[in-house]
Amino acid sequence: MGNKKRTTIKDIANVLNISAAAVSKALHDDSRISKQTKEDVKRVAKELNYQPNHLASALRKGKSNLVGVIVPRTNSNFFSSVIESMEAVLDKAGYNIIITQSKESFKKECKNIDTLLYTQVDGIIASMANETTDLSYYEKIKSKGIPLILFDRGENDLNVDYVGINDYDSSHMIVEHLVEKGCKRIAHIGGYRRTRIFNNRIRGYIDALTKHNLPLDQNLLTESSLTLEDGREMMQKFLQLEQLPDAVYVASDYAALGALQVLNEHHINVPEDICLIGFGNEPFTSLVSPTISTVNQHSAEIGKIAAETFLSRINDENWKPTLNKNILKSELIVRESSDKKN
Amino acid sequence: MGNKKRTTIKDIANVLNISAAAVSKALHDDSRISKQTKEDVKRVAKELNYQPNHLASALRKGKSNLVGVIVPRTNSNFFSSVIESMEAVLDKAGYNIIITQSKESFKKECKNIDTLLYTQVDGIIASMANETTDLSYYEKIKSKGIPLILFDRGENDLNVDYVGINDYDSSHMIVEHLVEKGCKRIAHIGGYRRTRIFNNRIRGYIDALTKHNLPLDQNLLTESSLTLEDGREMMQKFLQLEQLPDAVYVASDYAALGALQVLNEHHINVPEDICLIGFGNEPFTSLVSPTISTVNQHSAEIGKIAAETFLSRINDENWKPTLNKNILKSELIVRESSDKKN
DNA sequence: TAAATTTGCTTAAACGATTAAGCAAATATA
DNA sequence: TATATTTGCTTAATCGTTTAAGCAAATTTA
Repeated sequence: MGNKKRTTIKDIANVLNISAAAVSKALHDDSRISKQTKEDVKRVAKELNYQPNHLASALRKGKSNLVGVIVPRTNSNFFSSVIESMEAVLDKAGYNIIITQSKESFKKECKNIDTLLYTQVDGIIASMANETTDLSYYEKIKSKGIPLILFDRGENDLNVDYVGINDYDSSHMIVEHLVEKGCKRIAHIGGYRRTRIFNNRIRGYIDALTKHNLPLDQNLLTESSLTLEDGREMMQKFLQLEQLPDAVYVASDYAALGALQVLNEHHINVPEDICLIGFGNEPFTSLVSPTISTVNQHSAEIGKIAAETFLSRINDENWKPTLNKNILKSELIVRESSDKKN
Repeated sequence: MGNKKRTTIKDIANVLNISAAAVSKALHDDSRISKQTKEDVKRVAKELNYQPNHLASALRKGKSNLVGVIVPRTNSNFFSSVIESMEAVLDKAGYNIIITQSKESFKKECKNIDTLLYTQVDGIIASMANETTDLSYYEKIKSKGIPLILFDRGENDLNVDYVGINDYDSSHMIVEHLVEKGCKRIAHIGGYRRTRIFNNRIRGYIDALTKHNLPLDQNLLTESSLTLEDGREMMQKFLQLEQLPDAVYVASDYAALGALQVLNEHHINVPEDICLIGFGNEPFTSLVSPTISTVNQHSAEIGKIAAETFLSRINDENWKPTLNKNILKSELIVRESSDKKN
């Protein structure tokens, strides 16, 4: 009991008096191995509790069948749901995934990339940290020649596959909805413009205002990391303005929740006095009071497409990295926080 | 550009006209290599952008410097926080971690174990799925001779290291608090008894009732998977009883949230009519209205100790698996949902 | 019946790093 | 000055698997 040594193909070969090569081929159902030998090998393998050594085969084949995943954090429903659907697709294709989180830190993201490359993953699927502006580590992935797929938080300059939603259109959809509800002073708590998706949301917000003949008030447009705390802070700023906004569109549900807390604390009626809309459809948006209107991103679909893109790249002999965007439609979910009766 | 072939120690050796062995030793600062050679090797390594091949060294050394982690899910604050602090400890010791999630499914958990063993991890730190009763896959880890550390959801029968909180005492603490608030009919929405922590919470609940001379009403004690939906269902059951409870202690924050939704929908005042207490200190407990009282588990501490236990096991030459419990104190966090003024 | 093909294996060389063993030159010790 | 030790490398084996090349026996084809 507790056999210190692992069983190898050599052990199986010795039992059956054949070569290790024959065992390897038998286990892979090579056509040049007899039915009898295959049966024998598989039986003995089971008897000896043989487990293939992944390191050895990966080294020899130059392929680890591992896919690295980098997300800002896993304790967000969006990311964990994306990962779950990626896993389902990749599992069927014989790939296993390694999850790492950057915690929105550039330094940690770099470390994660190093770890994944060091582990010899066959490809990386990533969503960039808020902090990241220096793309050299991502270039490092590209230069290794393995597929890199970005989702949600991507970057045009990298010229790789990207899966996400149309953030510009989503902002239009939101502003349109608020205008319909009779809002005229719509504020936006946005992310940093250096991150593409947040820049697009801001552009969409501004263009939609113009389209509806609403003036752009710079006091009503802020940039931050969009944490819950940021949401609180920005909302407090708005409440100190002479002219209050009648709607606040927040580019993240977390920050929207912070904003809602502040509104509740000031006994400002939502949506009657101020309408509120978040982004991301995190579960808590339907749990708080009032429930928060938000934008659903079809996370499962994003994960599925990202994984499928990886598979098509890895299976394409003469694939070269190139900018290829896969933009999905988002969906406005109207809940109490913006469902004002006019 | 896009050098297809990776740089190996052989390439470095060729440039400097020395042997590959010398390069390997130089990179590891072997004392038998001259200062000059070490400098040359490191310079050329940098010039050629050399990245060590982990598969090769892991194969040769029989050590991958990878630790596998299995959690029921990552999108829970408890688990993601445990993982974060484990990562910090292991990183310092030169280990990288591979995160996998079982999604509470026994089948997925088994697959995860296989994946991790196949990847040749040096050890596994795990929290068991709700469904798991068959321990054969965990025995498989043990039989490989690599350290297995369980946390939160563990199992006595496995005879391995375990890190968690004192669930029995936590239940006592909760019941005591509710009794102080004047509650006399305390219900418990519990997990399945087959899972040790939930069994302990139930035992603690029952014993605490006895201690305070309160009768045990079987109608007020339920077992489930403790999802949000389960919480709703169990609460609805309680509301159909002739005699309503005046307090509900839920063994998970998620189920507590479900219970709270039902109470809110029925316009039952919390805490005035019914007090509510959850378990786990998930962030949303402080975000909903009313805020939910709960038990904090010191997740960072649990992760730290689990990681340190792994390190001490891996560094102990003649270590043998043995039952070794590390039980931390939990902390009651009183919020609005149980803060009744009597 | 002879030549060509197929079947079922074996041999040996990889994959890239590590490491035990060994050897000559340089240095230290007696 | 002769011997012992240290320094700085090299050689070659190894980790476990895969795979190109090859070879004899069995089978098919002409």
